[in-house]
Amino acid sequence: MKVRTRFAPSPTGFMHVGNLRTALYAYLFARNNEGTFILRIEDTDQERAVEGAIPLIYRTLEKAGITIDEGPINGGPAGPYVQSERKNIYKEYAEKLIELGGAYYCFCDKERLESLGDENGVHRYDKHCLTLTKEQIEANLKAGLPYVIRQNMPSSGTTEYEDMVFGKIQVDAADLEDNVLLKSDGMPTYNFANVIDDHLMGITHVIRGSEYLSSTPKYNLLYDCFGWERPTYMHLPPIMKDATRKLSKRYGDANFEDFLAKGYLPEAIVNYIALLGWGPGGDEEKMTMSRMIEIFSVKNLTKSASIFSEEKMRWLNGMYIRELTPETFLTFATPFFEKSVIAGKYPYHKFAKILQPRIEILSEIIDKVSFIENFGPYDTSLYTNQKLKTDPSFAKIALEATLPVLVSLEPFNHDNIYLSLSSLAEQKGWKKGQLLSCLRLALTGLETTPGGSTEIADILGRDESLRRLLFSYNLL
RNA sequence: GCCCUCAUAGUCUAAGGGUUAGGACGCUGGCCUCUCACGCCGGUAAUAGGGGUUCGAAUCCCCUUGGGGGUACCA
Repeated sequence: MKVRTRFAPSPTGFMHVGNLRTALYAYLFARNNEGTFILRIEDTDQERAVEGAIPLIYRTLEKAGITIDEGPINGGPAGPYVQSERKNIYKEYAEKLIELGGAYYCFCDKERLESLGDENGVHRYDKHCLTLTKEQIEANLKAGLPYVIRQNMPSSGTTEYEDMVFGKIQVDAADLEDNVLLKSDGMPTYNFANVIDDHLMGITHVIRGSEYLSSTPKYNLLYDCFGWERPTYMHLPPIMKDATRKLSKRYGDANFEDFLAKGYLPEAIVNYIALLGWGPGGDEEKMTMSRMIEIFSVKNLTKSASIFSEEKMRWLNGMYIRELTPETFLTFATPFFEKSVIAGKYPYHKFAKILQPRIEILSEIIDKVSFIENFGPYDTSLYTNQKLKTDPSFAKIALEATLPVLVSLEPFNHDNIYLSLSSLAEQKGWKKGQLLSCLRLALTGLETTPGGSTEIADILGRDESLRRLLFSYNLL
């Protein structure tokens, strides 16, 4: 049978990386098995639905490199793919389930339900309306009383299933409650809609968060009652913010779009989250999407929760940045140059060259570049360096020798600057580092800078370099 | 409370009863080097605790502890 998996988010707010990972694994599993990946929107709770969420989900998955075979925007044979548009389907199946004895009408009001709470504040429905006669039900319906449809759980016995990651899950039927399947507004609950839709959409493998692990037996009872084949389940452990807190929408930083804005590359984010809960076996860590599809395997899924570490994702992102071609890096970096002090002032490609090996996320560019404009009076004792054996008086001599070289250098470009100053140092019997570190200080007032001092001279250009050199010379 | 479930370094993970418990991030020492990075080479650090089973346990069983989830007309 052809594999069909689905990602079924509710359209509330943003996609955090936990949701994305669920989607990713469902996608990888489908592709690994040459199957179909479906997007279904679970918007049965109208109060939580957020405008514009569906396009956002599409956009996010597209950027993540996950392609949707069937879904609300691109359609497909099992549509509609938005649950609110399937309302009549659920009602039809709910009524059918009543005929089959798997569900019943319930007319209990809020007060009665609340009176059912026990000493722990735990409510448990007492099957009160199960005893209603056909006539009473007819009369209530005719009178227009609000009602829900509840699942009729067996009162004894056990039910079990085999989860692909957690193994055998067994629960006593007595622990199962008669959950609401169809709400009084006519919308189904998740408990019902997911079963109906997964069956109708031909989902073979249900891949979702482990919060459903213990309620899955209820869903299986529904499949059984309808006489449908149960799907295979793959429950995923949660991604945590720390040891005790799950990643939540409130943790805004774990939001995919926010990471993109901070200068993470989508490939790196996806690569990193794939690694949370899945160890590909060997030492492989940096993987393309097609590589992940190739080697994805359920047996390598982890059962324990994992803590999201931006630190490691940052490192991975740095790896991706360093592997970019200089042209691509420049393209990605330009929006950040535009927002920095160098906007429109210095050649971006020269900064790109020195920054590519020095940043892990693109947004670092803004700070990393600011030194170039912060030149001003500084403490000349910085010229004293024991290791290099330099001091202010050496610096004065070095700058004096450097000035005429730069004045007459033609053309004024990096390689020329480097070569001429290297040979100047050699002539004078200085170490290259002695001269060039004095140059760094003279040009920037800083002991450390991204890039070499000759690269900085090149970026500043002849006029500005000479101006700063003279300024520094006069300080000495 | 009851039910389900998880447990290897600070973090992500590997080890289908027998390894000096492996790799990665982080931290750290060194090399390279005009600084800072990159890169390369090294170091640090773990089987939650207690009982079993076994010649032998991170691995199998039980208990304890700790964490997560469920117990909604949320998903």
